[in-house]
Amino acid sequence: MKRENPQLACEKCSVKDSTFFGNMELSSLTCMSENKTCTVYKKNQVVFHEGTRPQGVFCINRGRIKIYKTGVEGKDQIIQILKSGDLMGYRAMFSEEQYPVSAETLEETTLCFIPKSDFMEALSSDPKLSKSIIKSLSKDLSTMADSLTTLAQKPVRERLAGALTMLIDTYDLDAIEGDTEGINLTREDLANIVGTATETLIRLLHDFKEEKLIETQGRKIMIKNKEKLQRVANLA
Amino acid sequence: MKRENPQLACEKCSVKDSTFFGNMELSSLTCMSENKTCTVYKKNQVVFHEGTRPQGVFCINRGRIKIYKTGVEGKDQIIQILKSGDLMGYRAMFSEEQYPVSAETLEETTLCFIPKSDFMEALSSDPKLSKSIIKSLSKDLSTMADSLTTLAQKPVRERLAGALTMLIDTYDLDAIEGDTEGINLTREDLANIVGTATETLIRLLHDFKEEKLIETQGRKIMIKNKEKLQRVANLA
DNA sequence: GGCGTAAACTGACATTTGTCAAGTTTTCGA
DNA sequence: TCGAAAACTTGACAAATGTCAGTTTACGCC
Repeated sequence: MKRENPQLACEKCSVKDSTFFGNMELSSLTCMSENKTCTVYKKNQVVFHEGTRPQGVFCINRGRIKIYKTGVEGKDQIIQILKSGDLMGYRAMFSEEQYPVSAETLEETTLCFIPKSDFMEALSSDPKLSKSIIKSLSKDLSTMADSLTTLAQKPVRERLAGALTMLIDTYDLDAIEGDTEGINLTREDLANIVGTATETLIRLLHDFKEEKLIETQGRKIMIKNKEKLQRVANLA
Repeated sequence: MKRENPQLACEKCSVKDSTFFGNMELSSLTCMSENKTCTVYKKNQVVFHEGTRPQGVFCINRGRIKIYKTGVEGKDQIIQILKSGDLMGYRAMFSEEQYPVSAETLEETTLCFIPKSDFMEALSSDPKLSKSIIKSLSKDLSTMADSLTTLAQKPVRERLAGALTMLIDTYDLDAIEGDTEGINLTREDLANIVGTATETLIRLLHDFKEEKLIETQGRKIMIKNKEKLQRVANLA
């Protein structure tokens, strides 16, 4: 039974406060809501491909998405994992170029697609939205400078520890003892976040298990000692 | 004899067309020009330190600047090299956080400092400026996704070849036979761009010399075969 | 619940890159 | 122009990580 696409109103969105639109004027918000399209994507479905032209932006209502770039040998480098409340695809729209990355669902995901013209209209009518977006883009650049430095200078072990601590937030984990929720990512995806070979990644996960930093159930990774992970990661 | 700081008017700036301000209304431009400060920095002078608070933005009138982040072991990762016409420091200002990076002159450099309030005023009075900045930030994020993927996936040799082709533009080189202008960077800086050890970098430069891709005179690197360098770099 | 395929895992070995130490050359400031 | 310091260079060896091949486990579908 294929899941029906929902009709979600922005004003009533349960994750609205996590989005750029949280402080938007109600009239602008309902206006933008009227022309959007809500779609349920299955797990491992590509939302957009690197090299295609953006026609609008996507707001994530539910689920998680990997943003990745495919290198010359066909291997993927995961740049970011987005979750509910995040806006996706707006950068390529602003730079008036093709998507420099691809986007693929990591689990079943509901996306609201806002056509370019409606989004630009909202941007013009609400100067606070512009400001939020500039601020967010600037923070993203700061984060990426961090990522670049980490990749250039830290060994794989430290990078994996750092990635796991980051994923605590992405998966909304409490990291409290007994918490059975976990990070559900293939080892290949995790290796593509860290920037290493899958086998190397697996070996280090084994080490972390031996050291009681994590536990696994099937593919799921449970964080057992967040503080120590952060120390291993050499986070300031 | 210490060099005097010049008084440069934005309306008459020789690199104005390379800046964000090239299409700005003359009245806004002169207004902004009135409250700025022009300063000559010597080679190897730090303009701002990572962790400090921005009070405005810098526009590069002349010279080159390395933007770098210092890792946990004290080694620098050069994120970007900026040249005349580039604007510097605006991202931290927008994100309302401390500079996530440091900036240091690579040669004698003239900078125009525009106080935050004047810059924000200009931004408010010229919506095209906002748009240019959003566009530029978005392109920068695309470039950084590239850099991240390159660092994760390409071997050092390819990365060096890519860095050298990028520096052709930064140093305004023609790459025409007989051109005696060159890239004047320490081997340590070049290694910090590529993300490798200085010795590894030097060995590869030696290889490139043997292969007639480059020539050196003292520290200066002359590009001899740009097309082949691009092929070595596996650039699309 | 069973099956098949993909993903996860492991061991052995190869390759790439880094570290260390010492010597040579270039740069820069007085 | 000179001298000292910084930068460049080279060789030897170590460490980190990747590749390859085979085995085991997990997941998704019927």
